[in-house]
Amino acid sequence: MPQLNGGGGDDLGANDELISFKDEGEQEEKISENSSAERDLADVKSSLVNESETNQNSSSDSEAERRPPPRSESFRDKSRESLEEAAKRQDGGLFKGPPYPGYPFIMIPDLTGPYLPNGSLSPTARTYLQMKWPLLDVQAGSLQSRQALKDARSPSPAHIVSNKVPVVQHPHHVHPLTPLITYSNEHFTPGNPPPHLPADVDPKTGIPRPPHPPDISPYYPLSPGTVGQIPHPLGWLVPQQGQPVYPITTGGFRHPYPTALTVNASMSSFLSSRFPPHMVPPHHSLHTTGIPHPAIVTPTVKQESSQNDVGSLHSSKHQDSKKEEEKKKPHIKKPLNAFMLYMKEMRAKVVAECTLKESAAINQILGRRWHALSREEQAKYYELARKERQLHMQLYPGWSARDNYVGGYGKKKKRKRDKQPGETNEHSECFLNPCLSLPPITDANTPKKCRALFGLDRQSLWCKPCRRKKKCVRYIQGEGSCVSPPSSDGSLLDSPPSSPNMLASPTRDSKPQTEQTQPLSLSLKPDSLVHLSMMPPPPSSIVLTENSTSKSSSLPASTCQNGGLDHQSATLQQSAASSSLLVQPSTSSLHSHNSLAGTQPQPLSLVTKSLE
DNA sequence: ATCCCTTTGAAGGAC
DNA sequence: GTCCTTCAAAGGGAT
Repeated sequence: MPQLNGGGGDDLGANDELISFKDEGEQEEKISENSSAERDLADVKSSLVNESETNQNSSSDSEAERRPPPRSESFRDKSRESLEEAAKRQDGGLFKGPPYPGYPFIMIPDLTGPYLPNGSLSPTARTYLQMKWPLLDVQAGSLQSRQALKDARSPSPAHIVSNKVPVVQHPHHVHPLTPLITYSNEHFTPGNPPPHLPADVDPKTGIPRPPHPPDISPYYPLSPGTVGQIPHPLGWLVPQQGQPVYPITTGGFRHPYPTALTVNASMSSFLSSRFPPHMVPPHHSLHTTGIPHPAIVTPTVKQESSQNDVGSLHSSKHQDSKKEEEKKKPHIKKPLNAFMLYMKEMRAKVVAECTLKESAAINQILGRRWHALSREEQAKYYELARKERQLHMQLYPGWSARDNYVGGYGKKKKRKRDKQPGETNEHSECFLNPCLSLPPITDANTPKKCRALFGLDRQSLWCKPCRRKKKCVRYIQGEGSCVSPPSSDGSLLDSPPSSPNMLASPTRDSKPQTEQTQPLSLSLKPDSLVHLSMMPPPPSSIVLTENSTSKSSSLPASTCQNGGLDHQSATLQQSAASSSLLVQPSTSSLHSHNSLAGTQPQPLSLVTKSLE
């Protein structure tokens, strides 16, 4: 939540974003250009500051630095390599292009509706509608337009506006955990059922889903009456903005959490059983849609009730039943964070645009996209996430994230925990992601400065200070500095400033990346670090081709419009991740791909070509 | 059937 | 305050 904290923490998220954007290769020149944008974002985030969170200030710097390193310690090289490579390839396809083809995160409220007269969805408007976030919601007083829009989108959305319990929204009791932004994905993703269909169909089950208006989230069901009881966290959507708490009238207003604001009986029982009465949110107007709370996983809910009855009949097993109840406590899931919300929305889109289906690969793409998002765009997700948390907190006052820890519910077993302290790939990890709050690139025992990392014969890869025989920024990255990958001219771009402010440069806000800049994306994520270590001074751009990697050859690189740049990153990252070359960056191993070939069957080859 | 992977962010606990 | 760990979603892949 630091991103949304007020005061000093107001720019926490920005700080985090700073790193992100820095990672994306923002150049310092852009900083000044985007200073205004920063202020805008600051304003936005200031507006996001919630009274309830004012006491939760924390340092954004620490937040950014505390970010745990990627858990990629376990080297299931095979699958991982293919995954990364595939992701990068796909990502390349997604990322490439004039600024970002298929990547229009334009958050313009398309109040007129993105649908073409024939009912089809405008390709460009599609993305807009995906962002039917509350922030972009129809302005107050335009209820009619909303209605019209909604009518155009949903075959039967009237029930929502009519303040009736949206039972029809889940005729098949589809779990409300349907994406928070289900509407966007389900309705606007290429390949979705035609709009004329009465309801979209679950791709898995084939069960028709009730239409979900794009600006409606199925999260946190509360009855309309409950809405009035609980200050809607998204009250800012309500026309009556400006109030500390925006009471949501039960009539006429179609807030973004329509179905969400319906607490069914089962949920009520859950809450009653889970929390003390005083903790259970008011649900006097629970409806009986049977729609469980989206944040509650209720695999055993029905069984619970039935078994509870049985247990009551068998007092001898009362304690056992109690234990069972304990075990069957409703699993209230954590509220989704901003990135999760973003993923939910964009996943289907990415999947549709790529042939990749593996979530891990998709998530990698989404992660990069997330970093590429403008600050305003990210702010929207932060905002929504904050609202989610707020609502979640109101719904489950006694809930704690700890409840979901292993043992709390038992649904998940303890994840494979990271390697033991001694067997970590810290070298690799640190090297691949020096901006993380990890120890210096190397162990304190074996500090690897540029000189040691790349050797004298690759001074072009050295950071500027090193070349100037100054203090190695890479070596001191553990102190907050990060090294910049080589710039297009073969020199290292100016090292990112240590000051977060210097990093607070929106990427594409004012200066969308071009094909020329994108290849040089200064992502400080592993791939780019690999660039740094492996790439010779690139001319203007580098296209990495893969010679004969079985995995890569099997992957449909053609599915990506960009088989080059991100592919390059992908293969490089793959190489880095799969091999221990970078783990122990001996100069010889980092010198050439020939050495790579020694450990790996010629995974890569660099081909430089001019974009012109 | 279960876990892993992969991403970022939030939260909690340990120190 | 910092660091570490877990969980949230997702679904193919591995075990």
